[in-house]
Amino acid sequence: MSAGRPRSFEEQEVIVRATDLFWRQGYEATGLTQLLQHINMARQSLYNVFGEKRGLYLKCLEYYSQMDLERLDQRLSTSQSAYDSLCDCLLTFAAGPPAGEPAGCLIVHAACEFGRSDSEIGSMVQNHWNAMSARIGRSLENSIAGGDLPAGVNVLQTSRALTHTITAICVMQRAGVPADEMHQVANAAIEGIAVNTSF
Amino acid sequence: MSAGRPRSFEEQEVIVRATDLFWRQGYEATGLTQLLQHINMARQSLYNVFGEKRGLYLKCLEYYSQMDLERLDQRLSTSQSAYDSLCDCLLTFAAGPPAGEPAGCLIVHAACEFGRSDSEIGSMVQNHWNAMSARIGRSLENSIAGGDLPAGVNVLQTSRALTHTITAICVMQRAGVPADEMHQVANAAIEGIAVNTSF
DNA sequence: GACATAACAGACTAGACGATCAATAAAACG
DNA sequence: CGTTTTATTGATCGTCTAGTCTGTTATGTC
Repeated sequence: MSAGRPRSFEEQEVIVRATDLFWRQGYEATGLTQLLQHINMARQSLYNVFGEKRGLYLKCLEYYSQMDLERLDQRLSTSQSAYDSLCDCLLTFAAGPPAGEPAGCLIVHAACEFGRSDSEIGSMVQNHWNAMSARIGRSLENSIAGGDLPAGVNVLQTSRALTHTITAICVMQRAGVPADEMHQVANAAIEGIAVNTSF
Repeated sequence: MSAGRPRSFEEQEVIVRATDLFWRQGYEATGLTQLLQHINMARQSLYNVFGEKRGLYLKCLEYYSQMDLERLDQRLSTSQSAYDSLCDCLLTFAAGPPAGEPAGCLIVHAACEFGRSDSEIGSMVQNHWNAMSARIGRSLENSIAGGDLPAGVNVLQTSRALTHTITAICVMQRAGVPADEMHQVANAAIEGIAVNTSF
């Protein structure tokens, strides 16, 4: 059925590499020329596949969100105890990104760059945060079930608060705030979890 | 001693107006042409006074930081009780920016855009956050002195955590997250304050 | 081998970018 | 008035931008 010259790239690979660059520099600061040589792709091919620069960016946001949530899931299940995993997860965020990975968060950067002006990106950003909160909320519920947290914990409120904490940690890491300060914040968050009880 | 044609603008006024634009759009996304007509200034005049685009931006960061800290001071002294003021302050942040003011925070946006790549901006950003934490820490100490918080509260840790909370609120507001979610987070932060006690 | 299909490669467009230059205008001072 | 000093104006610089167009290359199918 199909024919034609075969592609010299793999779409997923391109998205991964482009994500890395957008992650480091943001959308506006990333020029097309630099982007093309970083993903090792011909100019026209990009337009064939993604339509425009923004099209690729949207794919990157999607990929990043998925990857970030997967990693959150991993970090929330490092220990047998849901509560221990949650605490470890916060401390791991505070410790900073793994070697070779950019500081900061692509989603946060997108939120700042586009704000309310791009509703599509805006809803992707909010969906990501909601998904984070949902996962953390599930972890809180498991912690209650495991007996590590009191049953009265306001799961919704606390999960949102922890999502905020993680978000802020990403912002501050981006600017180079030292890890020990992040560590303090993570500790404060952990100590604050049990108090948010609803009556 | 001096002579020459008088300026047709006031430097402070220019900084205020430029800050507004950088606040809304960020540094990269703000073109020189748009900037000039927004601050109603001749191209060459900008270069005479500020040297380059970045020079004006630095002045704007400085101005914004000062203005933002002044407002924080105000919000931390709305009530006779330091503790009540602090709680009100958090809830006010959660309620969103006053009408006509951009959502989000110029400092946060700068942190995302420049990250660790511009050390001058990086230290301005960190100085701002440190100043915020210091003010909140003072408020916590006053709350302890006023008997609204137990003496064991870890002031340093908690003040940093609250600075993070405010920062995250700014980020999420920028993307249009509804105010009631922010309200939840502010409540979680308030309820979490008293627990962060050091022994 | 001829044809259809799809992708690559590179030249190219029009416009925007930050920044500069030379000329003009408006004030103070002698 | 003439000189000095500073500010404004508008043209212009070279470069970069996102995006397009054209011609070539590489495949599968007939």
